[in-house]
Amino acid sequence: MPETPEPHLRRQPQQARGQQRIQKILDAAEHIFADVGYDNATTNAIAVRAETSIGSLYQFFPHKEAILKALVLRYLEEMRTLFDQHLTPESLETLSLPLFLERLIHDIAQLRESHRGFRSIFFATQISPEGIACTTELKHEIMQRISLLLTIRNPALSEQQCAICARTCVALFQSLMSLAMDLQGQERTDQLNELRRVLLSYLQTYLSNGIQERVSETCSSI
Amino acid sequence: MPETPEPHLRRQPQQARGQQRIQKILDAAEHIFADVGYDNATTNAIAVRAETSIGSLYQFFPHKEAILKALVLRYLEEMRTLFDQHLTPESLETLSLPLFLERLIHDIAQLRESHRGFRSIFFATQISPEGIACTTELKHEIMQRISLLLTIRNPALSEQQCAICARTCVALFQSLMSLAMDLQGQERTDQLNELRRVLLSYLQTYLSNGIQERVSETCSSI
Amino acid sequence: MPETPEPHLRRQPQQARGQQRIQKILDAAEHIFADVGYDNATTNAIAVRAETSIGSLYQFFPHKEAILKALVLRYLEEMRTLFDQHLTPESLETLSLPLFLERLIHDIAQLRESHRGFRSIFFATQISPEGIACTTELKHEIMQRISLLLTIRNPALSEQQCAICARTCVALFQSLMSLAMDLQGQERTDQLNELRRVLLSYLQTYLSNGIQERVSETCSSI
Amino acid sequence: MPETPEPHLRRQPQQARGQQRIQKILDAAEHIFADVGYDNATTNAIAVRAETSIGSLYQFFPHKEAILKALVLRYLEEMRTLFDQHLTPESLETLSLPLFLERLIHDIAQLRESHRGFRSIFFATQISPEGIACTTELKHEIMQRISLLLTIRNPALSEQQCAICARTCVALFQSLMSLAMDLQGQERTDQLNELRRVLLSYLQTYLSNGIQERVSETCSSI
DNA sequence: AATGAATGAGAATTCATTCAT
DNA sequence: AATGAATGAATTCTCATTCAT
Repeated sequence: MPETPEPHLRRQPQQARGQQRIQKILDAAEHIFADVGYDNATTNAIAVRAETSIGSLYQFFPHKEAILKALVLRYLEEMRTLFDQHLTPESLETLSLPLFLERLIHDIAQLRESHRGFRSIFFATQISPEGIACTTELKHEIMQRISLLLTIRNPALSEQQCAICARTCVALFQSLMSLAMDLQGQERTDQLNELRRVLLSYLQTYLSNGIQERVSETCSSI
Repeated sequence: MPETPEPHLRRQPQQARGQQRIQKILDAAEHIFADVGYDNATTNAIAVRAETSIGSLYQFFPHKEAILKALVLRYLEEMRTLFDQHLTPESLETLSLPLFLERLIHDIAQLRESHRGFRSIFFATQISPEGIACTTELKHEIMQRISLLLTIRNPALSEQQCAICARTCVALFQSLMSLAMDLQGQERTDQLNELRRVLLSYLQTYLSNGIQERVSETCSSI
Repeated sequence: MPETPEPHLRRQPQQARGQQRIQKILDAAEHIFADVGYDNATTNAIAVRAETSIGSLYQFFPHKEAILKALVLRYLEEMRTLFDQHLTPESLETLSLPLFLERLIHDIAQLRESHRGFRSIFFATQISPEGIACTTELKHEIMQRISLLLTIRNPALSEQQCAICARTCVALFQSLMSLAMDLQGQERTDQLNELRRVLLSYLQTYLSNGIQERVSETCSSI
Repeated sequence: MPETPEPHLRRQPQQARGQQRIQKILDAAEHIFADVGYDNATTNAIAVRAETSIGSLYQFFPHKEAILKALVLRYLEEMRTLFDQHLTPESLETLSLPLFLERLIHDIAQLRESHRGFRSIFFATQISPEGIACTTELKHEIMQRISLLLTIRNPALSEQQCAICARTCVALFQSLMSLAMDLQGQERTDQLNELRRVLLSYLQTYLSNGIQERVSETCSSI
């Protein structure tokens, strides 16, 4: 990824020191955005928390929104890496649906745990269209991969059916994952399990052809 | 509702004119909040859109946040009315699960349509705890009603199971309803149908005891 | 004084009811001015405390400042009455200086007590010149009366000497009276006594001609 | 004084430039407060007069009141310096009472002349309690010093007598000094002389033991 | 490159005063 | 006459961004 010069950065930092500083700024921003929301976060506060001066901050980011964009991008990159691992035709062949979901959910939960508080950032009220573009771009990527998996599992499905199902899966994933990550301990585990239950029962309405894994059983066996 | 004096209003309007003005302000605020987000909305802009002076606005609402609270309250009130109609033991006896969901989804979709853009309001970053309290209060109410319905349908379910299931249903409803309402025409209809499909397949994992309505069939018949 | 139509009143109230209302407004204003200061007092608050509507308030007083003026005038009127009783050549003939001062101080202390909190009103920052005029007018009246008394007691004094002495007496009176009235009980009594001591010792430097009342003795005898 | 970080400043200026700016702001505020009163002074007007932007003003002072406090503090500091010079036991031994008063009055008159218009600042209606605390603190300091001087001169005085006398002296000083400083030229000189006369005659009622400097003579000799 | 002081447009809120009822 | 809703100019204070050092 460092090959493509990031257009939202004012200056591509030549030195490692600059790169570190950018990361520090993004870390600071992530925390502050999470605490008070994008709109209420001040660039000065971000600079202070990043132990830099605003001057330096503005040397890297042309304006506040650019920080948000960079932050989202950094997050999406991690997400993308994760999906690159899981949403592959290979995983379909080697894994049963329940096992596949279990691993996917587990890994995403971990990512979200390490970016706790990121959730609120997506609520940033008025990110410019381009700002949001990358998010939807990733979403579309993911949805296409899911569509593909669906077609492989059940070739009878129309393209449109696949699209709707994929879109629905992503939405389910987002909301129920958020719900779970707001909980702690056993409650969270239970809720993550519920996410799997929802997805399984839902997907089986599309995939079931004769032999059907019994949803309730599988889930209770975790 | 006008019987209970609303404590977050600076002045309870004596005359009908005042009530109308309040509604106009709330309508204006709803639009503007939806357009630019709570934080970026200016009280002046709201006043202008409501065709009043800021002075008048502040005669009714002590501060910006009070407008938001009143808006949420107004919305919740409508929601509550709706749930009062649908989430009753009676509806269980007279309706099959698919039919029950169909009607519920239909009515909520209508409510959301008339409050388009309300969604973004819930993302307002810094609503004071009490502001949000009423939202969660309603949510809990709804969850308890769902729990009750579940127990009636399947007395074997533990209280905890009911609670998790109810919570999950609410989350599903929220996210998939939002997803659908962001779409238009046939796409929206399809997506609403998908919401029903998700809920049906999910709920059946809890309710199915012997005779089970076939999910896929029912849904495709709409 | 009711002969001259008061020019700062918008309307000379015909009926007793109007007069009462004006007094009620002035009473309310006196309290509120004393509490929060002239600038921070709101006309609405005054109207509320006076149990009227702002509309009515503005029927009598063209603007906020007029209330202050009327208030000052009312106070000055009472002061004038008091000085009319005390600062007369007759009192000189019938009273010794210590006794004269004792009575004067006593009566003024009483007046101030009944208008506690009035003091802060004189600190109203920016009363228009005319607003203040009546105050200084009264002051001049008083000073002239004192000058007269001085001349009578000691004809050797030049007019200029009398003027300075009178001016000084008024200032002394004001500041030490305020000092005393901020105290309570015995402390106040002591401080009022000290006011007499100051005035006596000071005046004697002008009046002493041979036989001199011993200041310290007289004072300690109170 | 720059050693102690002033807690009421938002930011302690690092550079000399900042210090200058603060002084300029305080000078501007002193003028404007004197002109229109604290309440009617606008922070914008102060910034304009100080030839800064409001932004800068608020970089140093967290709010309007802080400007007032800083101003009072600056003034009190100068006062304190002055009293440190005069109100010492040494000055008692080397100076006669009239001479002592003459010098004290002269220096204080000079200080007030350079802070003309400061007087009105003390009338600011709503300074927070702490804001006023430093004023009374200084007053108490001064009163204690005067008490000490009184005890030295006349050991027969009770502690309470000294306290009352000191309090009275301070009040006399304040009011008569103000009176004088509102005058010009010869009138001011005369009035300042009158202040000395008042204090001398008053103090002698406490100090006179046998040989007494004749008040009237001394004063007329100035 | 880094710093942080300076800028000023813009936002929330108040309150004297008017005027329709 | 009385009421109190309506008005909007004016005020305090914030914060993104620039720029001199």
